[in-house]
Amino acid sequence: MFPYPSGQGLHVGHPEGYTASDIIARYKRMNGFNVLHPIGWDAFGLPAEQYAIKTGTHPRITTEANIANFKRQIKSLGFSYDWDREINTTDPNYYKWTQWIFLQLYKRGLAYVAEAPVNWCPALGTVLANEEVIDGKSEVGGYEVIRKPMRQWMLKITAYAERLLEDLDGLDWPERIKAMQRNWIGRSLGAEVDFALAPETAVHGNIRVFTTRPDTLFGATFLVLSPEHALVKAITTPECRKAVEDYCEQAAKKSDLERTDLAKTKTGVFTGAYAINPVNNKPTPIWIADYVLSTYGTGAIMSVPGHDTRDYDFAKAFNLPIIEVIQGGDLSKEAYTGDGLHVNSGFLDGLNVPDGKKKMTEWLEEHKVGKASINYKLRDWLFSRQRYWGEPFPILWDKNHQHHPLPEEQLPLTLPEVQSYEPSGTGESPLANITEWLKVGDMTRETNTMPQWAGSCWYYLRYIDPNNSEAPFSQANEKYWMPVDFYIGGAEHAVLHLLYARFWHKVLYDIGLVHTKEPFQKLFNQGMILAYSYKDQHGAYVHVDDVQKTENGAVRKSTGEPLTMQIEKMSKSRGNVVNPDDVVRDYGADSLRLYEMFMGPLDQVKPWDPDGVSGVNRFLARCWKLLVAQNEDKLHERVVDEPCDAETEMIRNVTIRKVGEDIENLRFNTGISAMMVYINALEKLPKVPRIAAETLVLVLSPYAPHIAEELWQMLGHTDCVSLAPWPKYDPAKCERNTVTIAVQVVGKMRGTFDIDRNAPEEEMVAAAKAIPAVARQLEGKNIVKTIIVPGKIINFIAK
RNA sequence: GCCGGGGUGGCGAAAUGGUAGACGCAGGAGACUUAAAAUCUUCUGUCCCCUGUGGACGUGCGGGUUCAAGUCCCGCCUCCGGCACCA
Repeated sequence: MFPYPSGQGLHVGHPEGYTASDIIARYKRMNGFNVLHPIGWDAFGLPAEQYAIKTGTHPRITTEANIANFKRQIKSLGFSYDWDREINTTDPNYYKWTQWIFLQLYKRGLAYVAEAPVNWCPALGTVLANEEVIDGKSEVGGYEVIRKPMRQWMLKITAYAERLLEDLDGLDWPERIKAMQRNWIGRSLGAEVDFALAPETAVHGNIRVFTTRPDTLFGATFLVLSPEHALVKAITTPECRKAVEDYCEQAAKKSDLERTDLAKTKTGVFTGAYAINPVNNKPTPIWIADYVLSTYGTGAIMSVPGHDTRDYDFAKAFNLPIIEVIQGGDLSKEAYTGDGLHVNSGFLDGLNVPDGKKKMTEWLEEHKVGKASINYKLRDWLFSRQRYWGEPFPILWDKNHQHHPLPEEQLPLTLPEVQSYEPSGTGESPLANITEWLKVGDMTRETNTMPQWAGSCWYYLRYIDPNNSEAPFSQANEKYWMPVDFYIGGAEHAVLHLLYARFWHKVLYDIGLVHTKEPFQKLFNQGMILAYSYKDQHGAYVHVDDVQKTENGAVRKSTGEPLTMQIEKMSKSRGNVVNPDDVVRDYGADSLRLYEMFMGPLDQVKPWDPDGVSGVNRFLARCWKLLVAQNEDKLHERVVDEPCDAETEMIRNVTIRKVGEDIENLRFNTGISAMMVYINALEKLPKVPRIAAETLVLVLSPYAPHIAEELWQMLGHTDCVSLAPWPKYDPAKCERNTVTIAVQVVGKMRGTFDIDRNAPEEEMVAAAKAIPAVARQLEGKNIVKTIIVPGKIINFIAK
């Protein structure tokens, strides 16, 4: 576990994953495993910094207070964390190694400086992180955000694109997370094609395009360059210069949002220049349009309006020719992107799309005008932030603007104290104003800091050796503990954190510091917990504390006004936040834990039901009342040292098996219901055999450790139930001697009967026919066939 | 549009192709109580009748496979999440 310690404290969504992992940890310990179940703090980040800007409080102070509050809450829930391994990304002893890992990337050429467009907010005078930009506006204040190129540190994650994609296959992760990562990496197989500039062009050379449809080359009726393409200026003819310059200027001003999400109508201008289609030597006009992205492929495309919807829209808008090269569609209406036979395509005519792609790629390579090529949507990782509350880069700049790594023995490079947390105003971080920190001889320190993802990229490795001052972690510990066997977290980290961490892990693998290609073998996402919210007639939210449920639905407590109810995300503004502190106060930590698990399947989104907590609380109370004498602090006299009767022994064995299997398979909700079934049976007994009682306490203990420890002591034990071994079951005892057989006539249920599980078939058939309802259905009919499934069902096929 | 995951009582849900609705919530009836809360017992998918050891229907919709389908196959509808001018 590695939460961000926010000022809001825990909400009931946090303990869902925490409880699940704690149950597994406790269960595995009881089964003799050495379990590493750690917790630490991902404590750099924006909220503390924003608070610092507003109030002048050092982010360290805020962070420490928030961590203290989180710890208090987490400890109140009884999670069996190894607190000796607690780590904190803002601790110099930790970020020393974050900086050290950065230097390893730097040394391998995986960190570089580039002029990259960033989110510049003129109103705030600062650069914003992507997550601070909502729908093209700053999260704070709602000011306009534009794209502005600035000097940035980049990490070359694209060098690992193929491996990041390939190695997903071997992971036990939810399919949707793998799908999201595959989608994000976005591998496309296609070809690069060179179009030579026409002889009359001002410059000579090629325009290289990337296409996934080389087979449609005969249908390419124009080329489109992105406004940022390097050749735009050089090839534009004098007549077109003004229009092109205007267009490029406009495009530069637009935010990404305006260029993509909002602008579905195509815009563009003609450059006046032509290129030669290598396959048929036809002069092809070159256009500029901002629907072509400079950051993907070669920043230039061949446009095949007949068989690409975007090109079709563009051709229609500017009245450019559309040629059919694949049969099957109606080009007067729309582009045809499906499969079909090639036409108007010379040597490809008659081939289908896959064969056409192959043949054209071969032709391009043979004639040296193109080659097969793979492209990825994945971009390099913009790794710097112009902020205070992050890891400083261990980098020095010399007078010639060359960067140099800080020697490793000088790590950690700690954050200096600053007077103000405000951005410097130039787009640089507040560190730029701390002259005594900034100047090192005639060198200058890098003033950017690392993004929050940096510290969380490798925390799981620090857990295995949290106090090591010689290395990020020891090799022996890495061999012993890695990889992470089970990682539970929210789906919001599906791509960013989980992709970045996989990237760093692979770099560490290449360096030889870790022995597995992947950090997290098994991943599971808990579903979000939602809650009922209430609105009045005007649509205004009414806080749940002011809501009363009546026969006619929810009403406002104070006025009786009827309210509408809906299930939504918990938030302060909706007045539907459930605070775990309140649940612990009213019902205790065990009830909270149990209810979190009982609500439904762990991976499902589900609403919090306040009445549901009282349900599991009742269950725990019944466990207590079964074993403990009323108003006395001792074992109830109905608990006796006697063996179980056959029925009790059967259900006891079934319960051990079911609860254990359900923990292994993360089906905590059905495991709890198995315990409920078990106690329902025990409550009916006049005497409770001690072994039956102990079994109950043992299987309950991973879920509800507090009450289980108390009951364990009542049962006379002096050691902890948490240290007791998980009970064993006998598969032979999990079956009854008599079984209930269902009887169907022509597939319809007509009754049941009980019989010895080993009874001969004739006896079963006779018993089945003896059921009055069955006999009635069979009356006057011939039994054509009798299907007997031993121990389960008999089906008479009668006419 | 593309990708991924769902749709079962009033609600949360359960069901290796073999008794649909376990377990819990809410609700009804009863016990205890001066009373209420708490607790305990019991009923509770819908509909029909001759009130039973009864019948019909029922897992988003329409087909199919099978002795038997919530579960498998084909075609739809719909909701949620992600991505989205990536050529």
